Amino acid sequence: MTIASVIVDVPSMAIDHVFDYRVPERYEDSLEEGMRVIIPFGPRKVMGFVVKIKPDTDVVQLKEIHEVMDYTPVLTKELLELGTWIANKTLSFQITSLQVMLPQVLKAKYKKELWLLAEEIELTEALQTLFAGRVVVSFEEIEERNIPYSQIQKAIKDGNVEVRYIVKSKETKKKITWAQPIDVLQLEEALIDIPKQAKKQKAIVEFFLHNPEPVPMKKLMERLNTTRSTVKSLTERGLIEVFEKEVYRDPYENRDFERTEPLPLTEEQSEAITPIHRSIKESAHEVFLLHGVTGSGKTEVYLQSIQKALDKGEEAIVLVPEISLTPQMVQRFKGRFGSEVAVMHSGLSAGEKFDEWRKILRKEVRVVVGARSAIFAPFENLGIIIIDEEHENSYKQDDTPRYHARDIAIFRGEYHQCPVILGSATPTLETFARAKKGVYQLLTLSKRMNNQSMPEVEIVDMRKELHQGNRSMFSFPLQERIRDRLQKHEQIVLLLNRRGYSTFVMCRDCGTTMQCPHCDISLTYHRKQERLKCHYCSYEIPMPQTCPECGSESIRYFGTGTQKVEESLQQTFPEARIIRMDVDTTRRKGAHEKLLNQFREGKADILLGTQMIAKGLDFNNVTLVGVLAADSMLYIPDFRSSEKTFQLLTQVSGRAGRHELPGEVVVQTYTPDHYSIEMASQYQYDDFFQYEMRMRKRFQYPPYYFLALVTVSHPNNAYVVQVTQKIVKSLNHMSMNRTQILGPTPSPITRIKNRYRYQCMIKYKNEPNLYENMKSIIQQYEKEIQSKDLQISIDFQPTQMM
DNA sequence: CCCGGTCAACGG
DNA sequence: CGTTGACCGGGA
Repeated sequence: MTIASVIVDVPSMAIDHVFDYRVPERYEDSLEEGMRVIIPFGPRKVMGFVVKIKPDTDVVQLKEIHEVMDYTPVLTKELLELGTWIANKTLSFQITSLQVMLPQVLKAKYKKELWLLAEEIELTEALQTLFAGRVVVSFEEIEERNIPYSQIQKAIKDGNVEVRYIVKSKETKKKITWAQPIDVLQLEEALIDIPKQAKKQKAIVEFFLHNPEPVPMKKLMERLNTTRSTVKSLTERGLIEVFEKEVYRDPYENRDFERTEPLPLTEEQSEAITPIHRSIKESAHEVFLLHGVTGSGKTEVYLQSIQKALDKGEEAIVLVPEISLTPQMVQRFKGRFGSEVAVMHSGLSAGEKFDEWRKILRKEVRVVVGARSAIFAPFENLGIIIIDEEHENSYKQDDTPRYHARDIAIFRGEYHQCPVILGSATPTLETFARAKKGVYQLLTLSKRMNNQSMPEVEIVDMRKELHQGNRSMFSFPLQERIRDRLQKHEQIVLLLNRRGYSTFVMCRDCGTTMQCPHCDISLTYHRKQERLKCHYCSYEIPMPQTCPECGSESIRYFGTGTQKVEESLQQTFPEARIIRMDVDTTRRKGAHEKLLNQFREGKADILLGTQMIAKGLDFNNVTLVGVLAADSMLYIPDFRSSEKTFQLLTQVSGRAGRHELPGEVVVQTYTPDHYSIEMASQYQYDDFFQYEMRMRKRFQYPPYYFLALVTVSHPNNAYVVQVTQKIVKSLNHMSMNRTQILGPTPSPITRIKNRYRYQCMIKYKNEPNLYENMKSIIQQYEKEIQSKDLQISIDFQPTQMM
């Protein structure tokens, strides 16, 4: 007998283990581990992943697999193993960990249908009108019509109707229609048979006489200016046949990537690449930290390392923060490796993602460049994994499973015995500390290409500006430089750090601010639509004309959104052409790239934007970078705020003067003496590292301690407090050595979507039992989680304190 | 006695 | 998570 162990698509603690099923004979030869199956589960049918195939089982009451969904496994053995690992490390369900590795379209869809078995007359009146001559109706319709369930129950009992459960996968394949002649010899004869007036038909026949090869319908119709119906009449005559052929949805269709050749390496680059090449050659797993200042040529090191792996017949994964933001990156990889490259990022449609993923599965590509989830590319012969901009927040998934791509990379690197490269100009303290300890091997690129110096940074004290009577957002030194660049026709990048600075609406008479009724947060004013929106839930209302509290008309918006900055910038520099980049102007697909191209082509003088413009952009003509509010990030309640500030300032400074023209940076701040701002302006990464490490040590933060953040949420505040307190108590009872339990405290945002949030923080050094302990604590609340809408989330090594 | 609603148990 | 069946109280 063949038995399959299945992880079932039911996210619940009680179901979070394998269930054994008998494999029907018809599947015995074809079923493999890693395939999706449809299985009976209780009274219904659900999807599941086969994680093990074995000859026997202890389970007595076995059911049979209903259907196998795949012809080839969608998960490799390695990824199945990885799934268990993720589930354990992040305390999430196995099913969730497996799902996260696959493109969204492979997620199962469930449908319930009611089928008529007997004559309609046997049914109650309500059911008769429901079926109305049909044999099957969906339960959605039944619910809409509010038909009492008791009636259906009765009909089921009487054997008049039956419930059927449908499991479907959403994946679709794009197909295009082709046409081809059935027999070329026939065509000659047909030319005579076809009536004279059917000119178009004749044209098609003649076309195929000259080109007997299959041709896409669309092309044929365009070329001969005919329609589908003309072709149809020819197929009816038996002269031509049409057929469907699958094509990949290619997001980079119609785009040429200029082929590039390996560039000669600088001395530093060769030094850095040698140990990487050795690691590839010897198939030895090792983690490298490539610490290279902005513009030092990290990408070329990646490219040539990948080439090495490809030469060995192996594959490569490259993670970039959010690739749609850096078309230049795609360009470089496609340029070097051409059609060997698959690209995966959030800008793609679900179908496009699925197609790129299938190229990997079918081994049609050997390099994948993508955002976080590309780390799960189903390669089986990995030769190198690269994580560019290692310090980026987006590598940590912020809902379950809360994994960090870096950890996954290292797991896979060990599995495949291949190197993992972490690249950054501003590595996280965690990573740099490991490199210093020798856990990772440190490779340094300290010089920019062609030996250019880093741009000069001037710090402007905005308090002084205020004293001098400058109440605008632009300091005098910045204004002066902007004017200078405008005159010289050089370009300017202005960064507005919107975090904590978004526009909120307040009544000037009574001081009321407009808050979201469901979340503990101010509503943000959106100019274009004249509406107020909540950034955490979808709540939105039109901008009120009068204060809802006191009725006053002096209700205004405050704060500094990009829109407002743009206006005042335009006022100050009426002649400047400005491109604004923020969530509003880049929402549309491809809008991001379009705006950047416009800027590159010199169609604007100033690029104004949020964080999204800080990364990886490289413009020849930019000689001035302005940071409008460098310290806005310093005040968010997060122990990493200094590190974040340092990283952002360093990254954005690197945008100026990357080519022949020297660059300059102006940083506006109210806290010019803050070490992260001072040190970033001097490019003193090492000093910053030392200083910040001392702070972390003193306050017992990472990398000296590990963190785990437990967040409890529920609509009832008192209940949340009570549960969090109890959790803290149980944690304390576990008497873990050198471990501190902090809290309960309200979360930084105390309410989201009508749920109150409390948290507690665990700081620990060495706590092998922590995962087990946490699991048993959650288990105690399982009932409440299921029936009372309680949520408990645990984030190990959180990157944000929310 | 029937109906509708709530709730805990269960899933191979 | 979705389903079921047991249990309960209200109304005829």
